[in-house]
Amino acid sequence: MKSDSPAAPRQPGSGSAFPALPETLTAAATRIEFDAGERLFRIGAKPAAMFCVLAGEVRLTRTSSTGGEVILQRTRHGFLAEASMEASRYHCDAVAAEPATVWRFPLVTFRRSLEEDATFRAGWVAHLSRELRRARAQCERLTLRSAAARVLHFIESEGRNGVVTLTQSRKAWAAELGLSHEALYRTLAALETAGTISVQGKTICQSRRSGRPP
Amino acid sequence: MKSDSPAAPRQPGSGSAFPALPETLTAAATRIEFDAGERLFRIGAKPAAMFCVLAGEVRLTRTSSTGGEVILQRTRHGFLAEASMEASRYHCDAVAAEPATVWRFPLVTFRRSLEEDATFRAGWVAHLSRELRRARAQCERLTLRSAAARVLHFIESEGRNGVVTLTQSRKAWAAELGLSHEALYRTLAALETAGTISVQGKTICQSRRSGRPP
DNA sequence: CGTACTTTTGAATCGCATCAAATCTGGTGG
DNA sequence: CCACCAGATTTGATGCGATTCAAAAGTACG
Repeated sequence: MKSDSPAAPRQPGSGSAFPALPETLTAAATRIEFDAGERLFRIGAKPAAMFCVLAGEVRLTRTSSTGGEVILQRTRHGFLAEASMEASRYHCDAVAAEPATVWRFPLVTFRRSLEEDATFRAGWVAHLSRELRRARAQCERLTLRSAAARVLHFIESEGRNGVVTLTQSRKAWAAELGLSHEALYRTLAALETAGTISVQGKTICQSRRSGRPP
Repeated sequence: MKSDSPAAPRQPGSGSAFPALPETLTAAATRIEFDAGERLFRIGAKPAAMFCVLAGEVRLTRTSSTGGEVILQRTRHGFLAEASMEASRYHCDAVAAEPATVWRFPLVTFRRSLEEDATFRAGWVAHLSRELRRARAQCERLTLRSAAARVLHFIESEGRNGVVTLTQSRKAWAAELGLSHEALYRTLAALETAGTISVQGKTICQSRRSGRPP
């Protein structure tokens, strides 16, 4: 673990998935590099900071008494364990699944910013609402049986007007859709052949014809 | 649609999945009964209220230009479209999938309560955080391939110390796990035979032996 | 120019969905 | 209290679609 002190804390991708952060908060933030396997926090510990992943992957896990390990959240970009702000103890472990770059915000400062800065507060509520909307849509998508249905659901719920531009590799997209990457490639090929969608690089849009997949 | 005016607005299941609501808000609330198929709001309309489902099922859907309909959220108990508070227009339709009882809170009052009542504000943030945590755990669960793995994940993430008490029928639970009810029944039976879990009515707990399912 | 990763296609297998049907359950009304 | 009904629970048989294992071709990057 290697941490750079405050220095030049540019806002992490403003305008995108992150709420705008007030000066007070960014000034108190620390950028930390975690090696794969390193722990951000441990279950039972008292939350002292809020974390935001910039690169790599951090996982929240819980290990049962019988030894089974369960993944509660995988984060590659954005805040994690937002609920820890309300909790007196962590209810899970956080581990870097691969080398990760993370913003660390002292929880005291974070809480004070929320109380004192109405704009930030609104931004945080908006952030939570947006993430919740996305997660719920994702859940609905994952309950769809067929690969084709999931792809179309993704396009219609995450895209604009039937057009999506992927921000990730297809392999990663397959994982997000809960499919093997082979299944996704085959499904995309089949949908294109059927004329349901058209694929151009990372841009995918659904065509005029064809109502819904069986 | 049949709406009772303010009258005796008990708090919807306080202590459970709902945040505590201030007097000002409950006083302005309306209880509404929707028939199956009735619409709570329409895409493009300006949000004027926040809704909370008490009974029945309300769905948020979006219909694409090519006619495909996509479910973004199904709600049987709790708030829906929390992000509509931030939006100037609805981005989806809300329809009662079956006869539903709903609380309606004027958005103006809701916003003012959030601004003026610090306790309610904290409660709302906590509510959003909790729901987000649950939704994300649900997503992770649904990406698990095998039925057994999903059941165990549910027990370990939603249960207390390896024990869960279901609040719904198994058929409904199966739907939540993204399984057919037959698959769930068979999986439960298999897990019990294997000695991995023990089932007693609506209470399920995992036993000592057996590490993880293959 | 080599290495690591993604993309793509093939073939075999298996788990879950699906269709069917019987039993059990709680709740209703006579 | 019992007959009765709607829904949940359970078990069986079958087929499909996605996973899995394999391997080749394409691509990015140092």
